[in-house]
Amino acid sequence: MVSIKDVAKVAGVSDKTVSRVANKEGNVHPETAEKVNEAIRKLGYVPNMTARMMRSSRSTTFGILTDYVSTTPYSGDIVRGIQDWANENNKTVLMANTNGDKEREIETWRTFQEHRIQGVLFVTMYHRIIDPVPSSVQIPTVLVNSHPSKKRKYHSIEPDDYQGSTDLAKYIIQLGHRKIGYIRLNPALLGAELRIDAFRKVARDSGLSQTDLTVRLGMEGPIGNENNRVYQEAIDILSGPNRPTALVCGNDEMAFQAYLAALRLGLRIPEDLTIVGFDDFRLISLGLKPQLTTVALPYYDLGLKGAELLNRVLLGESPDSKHEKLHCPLVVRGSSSSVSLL
Amino acid sequence: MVSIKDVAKVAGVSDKTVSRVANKEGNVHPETAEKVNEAIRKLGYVPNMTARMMRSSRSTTFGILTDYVSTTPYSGDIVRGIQDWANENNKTVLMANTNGDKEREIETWRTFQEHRIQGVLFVTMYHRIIDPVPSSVQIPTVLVNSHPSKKRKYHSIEPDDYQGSTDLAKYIIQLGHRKIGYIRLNPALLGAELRIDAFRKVARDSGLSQTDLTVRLGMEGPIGNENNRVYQEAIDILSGPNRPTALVCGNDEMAFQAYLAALRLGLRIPEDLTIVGFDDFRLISLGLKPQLTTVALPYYDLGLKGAELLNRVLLGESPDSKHEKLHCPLVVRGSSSSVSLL
DNA sequence: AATCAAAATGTCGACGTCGACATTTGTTAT
DNA sequence: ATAACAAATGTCGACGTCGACATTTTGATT
Repeated sequence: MVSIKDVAKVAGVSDKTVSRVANKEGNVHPETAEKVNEAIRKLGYVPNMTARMMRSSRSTTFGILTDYVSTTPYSGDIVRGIQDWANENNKTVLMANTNGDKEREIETWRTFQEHRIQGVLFVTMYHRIIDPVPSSVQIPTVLVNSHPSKKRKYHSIEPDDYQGSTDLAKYIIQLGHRKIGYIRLNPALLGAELRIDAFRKVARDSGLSQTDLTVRLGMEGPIGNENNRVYQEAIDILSGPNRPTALVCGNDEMAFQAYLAALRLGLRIPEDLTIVGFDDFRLISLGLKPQLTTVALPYYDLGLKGAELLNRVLLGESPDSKHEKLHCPLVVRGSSSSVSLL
Repeated sequence: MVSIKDVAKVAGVSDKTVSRVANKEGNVHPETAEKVNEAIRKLGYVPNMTARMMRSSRSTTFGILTDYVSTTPYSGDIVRGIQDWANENNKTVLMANTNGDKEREIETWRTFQEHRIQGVLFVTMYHRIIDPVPSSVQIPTVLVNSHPSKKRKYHSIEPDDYQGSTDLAKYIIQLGHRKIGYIRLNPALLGAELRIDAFRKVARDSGLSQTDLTVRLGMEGPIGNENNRVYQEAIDILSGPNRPTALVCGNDEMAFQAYLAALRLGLRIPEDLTIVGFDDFRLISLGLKPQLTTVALPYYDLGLKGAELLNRVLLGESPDSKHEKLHCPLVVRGSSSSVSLL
């Protein structure tokens, strides 16, 4: 492999001068620089990051640690966001995945240490509360899509489910709906509580009574192997005596089920029934006819801003908040409409 | 940062002895080893990969280069597969994403060179034919989920769409279906041709006539912004005079549309109509009621075997074939059944 | 032409590790 | 006790880069 010294020899200068050119340090005569560049081109020299890192004992690599499991298709966008930021800012990204295994998490931290990673982005695929493996070494870390359990040790960035659900609730009520069905998310998910709480609060504040809002549990049990009764619950709610005009679902997968139930019952969407979801899983939300009104999770931005946050932390610019929240935009599509005037 | 020398000092041995212990080289007296290990533990020493790589001028890092775009949710599983293999085999993974941008692809190759990557896994999110950026340097490379255009320069591994579609066709025909509708994939996708060709061949071989198989184009145009007329075509096929008993769709997204069309027309699945897809996008295939019969793309295995293939290449074990194909298993679920006997 | 500062270039060594090789210690056979 | 060999341990330097510092060249000023 061609090194700075080979280039120096060919260009007839010292290795340090080559280094200067390679790093655009300045203080090099234009003519010399040209000679050097030519030699670089001729030899196909590419600087050796490894050596650079050693010399300066600081790396420009971020580690990404995910607990990715195959059930969360779009959360991969978080990683994309990180990569795009990294690319823009001349950082490199080392990646590892734990499949949720603690053992592996520990190994990974070690690997990161071995590589003298600058900082770590700890990415969870579900919005949740976590406890990163404890006493492990101090590499600056930002939690993405989750927040730490108690000790405020870690910085974090997460979606603002509460805000998203609030906006959704306001939108639904503003459309005139007064009889609303709500199918809850698996309580194992952090979003579950945030979303229902926000919704209930808006309903209450808008003067809806207890009985106007019918809440059912759609899923429960361990994630990835949950007990799914959304379809049944939807059928039940929709064929009951006091059919709601809007059905709000904990997420898009559930809205999908509700949709099928509604179709089965011969209900027209949105004329007879407004259905909305959450997450904006486009495979579903854009696939349904009419397309689904939902709230988007800002996966990509979680990654992008997460990386940025980590960088600020590394630079010592203590960020405004240790725990940032990202806006979840309401996405209005065809599955919702104001209450018919019949 | 604590180095091998610090450990040596504390343990009262030479640095080389520490190195021997750290690398489990043997030829160290058990007692000495114990002393050293204790010092390592006490100081929290972690070997410096960077220095190691420099010394031995060989890395243990694989580069992953993806053209990920957010429209392909499950293809992230490829990356998972790679990571799992890497983890098992003490490799590290450096990741970059091009968003399909050639400019960025070039930059990334350079980054990989700078890091003296061992080999590269070039991962495409759609099954397609590609032309990795040409004259770029020779890092051993394996194409995953694609194959090279002409020059057989690269090794590759891809799903066997043809086999998958063949199995699917045989299954459908064996169920007794003789009037079949087929909604084609966007011709921009490599899978489109393989799938329809395989299906047609089986149909012909089984004695179906030209008119028994109605083929329509479901999508066309640039990927990510295609013109989608699946729903319309499905409605059209299904309300025509000679309604098929089975509707085969280019992929699950399209099957989803067809499903909705069938429901709209009041058809029962699978009693009145068998619908099948391709890809096994579980968000859809498991979400539908009844669940969708489809053919699974072995994304995870593409990654796993791809990494393994790259490793073999690096070890100089010339693999059996430069272009491997992975089996696509038929996944039978509730949306298909034998033709009713009416 | 002599003086001096600024610009250009060079020398050297250290970052942490481990291969090549050298030396010391321990063990066994005579 | 001594030779002969194996096991254990140590010394040294190089991998490629760049910071600290030293030296040389250039150009402007008197």
